[in-house]
Amino acid sequence: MDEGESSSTNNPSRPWESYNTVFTNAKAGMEGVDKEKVQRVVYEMSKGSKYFQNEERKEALMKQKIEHMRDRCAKLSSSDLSNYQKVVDRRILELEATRDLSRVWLHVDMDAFYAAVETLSNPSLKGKPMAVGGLSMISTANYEARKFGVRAAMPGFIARKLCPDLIFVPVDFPKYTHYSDLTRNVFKNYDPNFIAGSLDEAYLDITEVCRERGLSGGEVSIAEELRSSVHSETGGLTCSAGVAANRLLAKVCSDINKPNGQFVLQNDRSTVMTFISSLPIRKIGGIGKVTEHILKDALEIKTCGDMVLKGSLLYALFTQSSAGSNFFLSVGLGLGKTDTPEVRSRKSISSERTFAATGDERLLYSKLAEIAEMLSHDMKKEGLTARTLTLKLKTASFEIRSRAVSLQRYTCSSEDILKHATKLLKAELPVSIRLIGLRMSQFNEEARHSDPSQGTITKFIVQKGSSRKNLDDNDSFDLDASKNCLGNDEMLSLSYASHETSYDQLKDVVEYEEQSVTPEQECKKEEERPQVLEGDALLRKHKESKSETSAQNTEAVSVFPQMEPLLWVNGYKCNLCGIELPPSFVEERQEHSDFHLAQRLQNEESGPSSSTTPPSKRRILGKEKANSKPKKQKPNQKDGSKHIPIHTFFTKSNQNSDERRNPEEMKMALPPPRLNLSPSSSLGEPRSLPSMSDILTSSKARNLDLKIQTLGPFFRVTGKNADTGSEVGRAEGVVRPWFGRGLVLHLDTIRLTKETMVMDKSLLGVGLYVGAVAIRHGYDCGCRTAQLLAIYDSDLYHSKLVRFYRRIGFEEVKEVSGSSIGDMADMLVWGGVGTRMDANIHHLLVKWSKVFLKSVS
DNA sequence: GCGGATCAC
DNA sequence: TATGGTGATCCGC
Repeated sequence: MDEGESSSTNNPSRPWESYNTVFTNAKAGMEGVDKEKVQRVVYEMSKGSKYFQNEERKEALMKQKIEHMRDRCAKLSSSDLSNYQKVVDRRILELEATRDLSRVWLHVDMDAFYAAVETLSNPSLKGKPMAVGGLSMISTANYEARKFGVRAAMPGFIARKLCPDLIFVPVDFPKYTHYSDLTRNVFKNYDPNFIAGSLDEAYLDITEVCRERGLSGGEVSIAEELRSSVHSETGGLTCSAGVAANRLLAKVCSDINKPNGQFVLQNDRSTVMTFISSLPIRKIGGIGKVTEHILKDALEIKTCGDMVLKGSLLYALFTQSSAGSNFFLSVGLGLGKTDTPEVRSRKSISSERTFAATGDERLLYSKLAEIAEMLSHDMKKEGLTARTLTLKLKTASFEIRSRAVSLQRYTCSSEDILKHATKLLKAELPVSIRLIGLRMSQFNEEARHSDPSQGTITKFIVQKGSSRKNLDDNDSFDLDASKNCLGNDEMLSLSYASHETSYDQLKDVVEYEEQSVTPEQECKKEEERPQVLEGDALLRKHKESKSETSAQNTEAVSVFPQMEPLLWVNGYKCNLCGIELPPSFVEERQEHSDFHLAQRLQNEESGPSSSTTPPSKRRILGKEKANSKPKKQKPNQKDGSKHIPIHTFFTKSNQNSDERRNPEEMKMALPPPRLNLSPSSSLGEPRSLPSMSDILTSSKARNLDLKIQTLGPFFRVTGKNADTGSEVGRAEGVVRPWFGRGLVLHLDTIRLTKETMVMDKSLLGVGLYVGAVAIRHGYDCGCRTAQLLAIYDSDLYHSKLVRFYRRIGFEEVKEVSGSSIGDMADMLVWGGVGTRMDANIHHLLVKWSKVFLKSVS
């Protein structure tokens, strides 16, 4: 068939050749296209863009996958393979026994459907290159446009470059649905139970029709008749058809003589086997770009026949489940589904939108609200209620993230959806985002009505219920989060109580709030775990639950909290004024929080929420709440804790509470507060040094979740993979005076997990980030020098370690070998031998500034 | 149950 | 200047 795309021949003078897009694989209408030109244009228009960079990232991941597969492949012994071959042989027999050549399936696929419909309703478009879609994305292109290389899923601005005369027509789904219905009316005549794949394609079991028409060869005329009927019923739309013994083959066949053509594959085993064995794997539905590459580049499987020939490899390397070796093997044998179409009900419903990337939280919340509204609307229309909510985000760098919660109750209300979605989103901020999506799954099957067009009693009830609820919303029943943080939230508390992961994520984000709790935060916290309500909070709840029934709720609903709570962004930066205060500056933070509170109170003397408690009281309340969870022993002020290993300090969740601190150590280690502490991110200090926020923000972009915890002079930096949550690196140390040099940052060896060590590149990355947080912390504490000991275990590892630290800016000071008296002191301090390395903290930050500042801008 | 990936249209 | 929306499934935790 078609030649394989030049598989990653990296020719530096022709860089576009390695940018593999989906736009050049052979599709109908692409014959005679100057593929190299297309490739070059696409590359030129794309290179350097965020999208492009993401494609490169994905490409690298794929390569890695392929390498991994190759490695595993190379490790297989011949006896392994011959064992697997026995399994495969048996499996082939089993599969062969299921072969069913008694059915006749027809797959029909409309030609350039949207474009054809548009041409039908506007004949002046006939013969001209045209695409349905916009400058950002094309849904379908007609065949005139395809001659230029314009294709579905290609961004419009690239298409226009390829074909300057291209006419763009906006999508019009109602119109396509109308024409789709016309085609389906035809399909019904041949198979009343046909399976509609999408608006423009369907599978028909035409076995009975064939039988009625008698004899063989009937398929050809049936397909012709059907296509001609579609043509006349729709007023001129053409389609292509494939006929074969099963759906998988029929689908492949319909593509063979596209457009306006058909292909019939005889229903006998040898014809099928001949056909399938030379078929490129990519033609099979379910085998996409990635699978194709893995099979081709790692296992040299190019055709479906190869899947059988290399069956033992596939069985050794893939899981035996449906998507794995079993699937491949059955494909290789030309098997496919022949059964009667089971009516599959949907399993999820979703809504998502792309917009200009932004990090503006208000904007993001308002987008979120719109999407929640759309989703809720769709659910009500379909009569669905569900209990799992998934938030989908696409970052400005095109990374896709999803976060889910399962609720205790089924819902379809936009308020419920938004409330939980807001929490999920909040936990991700700050981040720059270009797409937000919401999906609901885990439907309430009992409430689901079987036929949407019918309208059953359950549907009626659900819709009634939901619409009545909408009315209620405007009166009193369902309070919006912005109006009343307490809301009606039993479900919420249960939900988060039973899903610790979600709760933990939330908790992490507000980790350092607990020292300085504003009324809004109390409110927020109550929302997270209302079960710990006590004292004032309980009173407030009582009061507000009463007012729920009053008519105070007449304003338009809004998702925004009326006042921004005081948050330490990244645990470090005040979200109100941008000043950075390390978590260890407990009193300063309290003061700072009080300052904002006072300011706020001044600004709104007449405000309704003046039920604020005095600062001292708030502080106590905050602590009680904080402590009530781990249920640990209370203050016990100075318990003479002389020698507690550093690790034990970090196992508690509230290291920052005053009670746990050793006041003496604090005094010793902490410098006097520098209140001009790096307003670097706002004004003041020249923008030469990366602030803590710069570092943390930059690390987020690299999918790294960094945290710093402090306990008096001790600190710990942890780096987690933001996706998996697994720890990839950490650094611990202490800020201490050092023989006449003032304060130094004493860094224990930075530790990286094995997982991280595997990839040398990211080793530097993760190590750098973890180190940078520690260094910046030292800077904030007034240290001028950072010092560490590259521990000596083995030659190889030690030299690697020294090289690593040198690369990030440390210099060797001396070898601590235990051979001198001076070494003894060091050995006592560090507990081992190795290479002492120092760095000037300011120099380090200057040196690193490019790394951390560029990704922010 | 959750999150990332892959796939199809 | 600029690369979609909806739904499904699978794998590995």
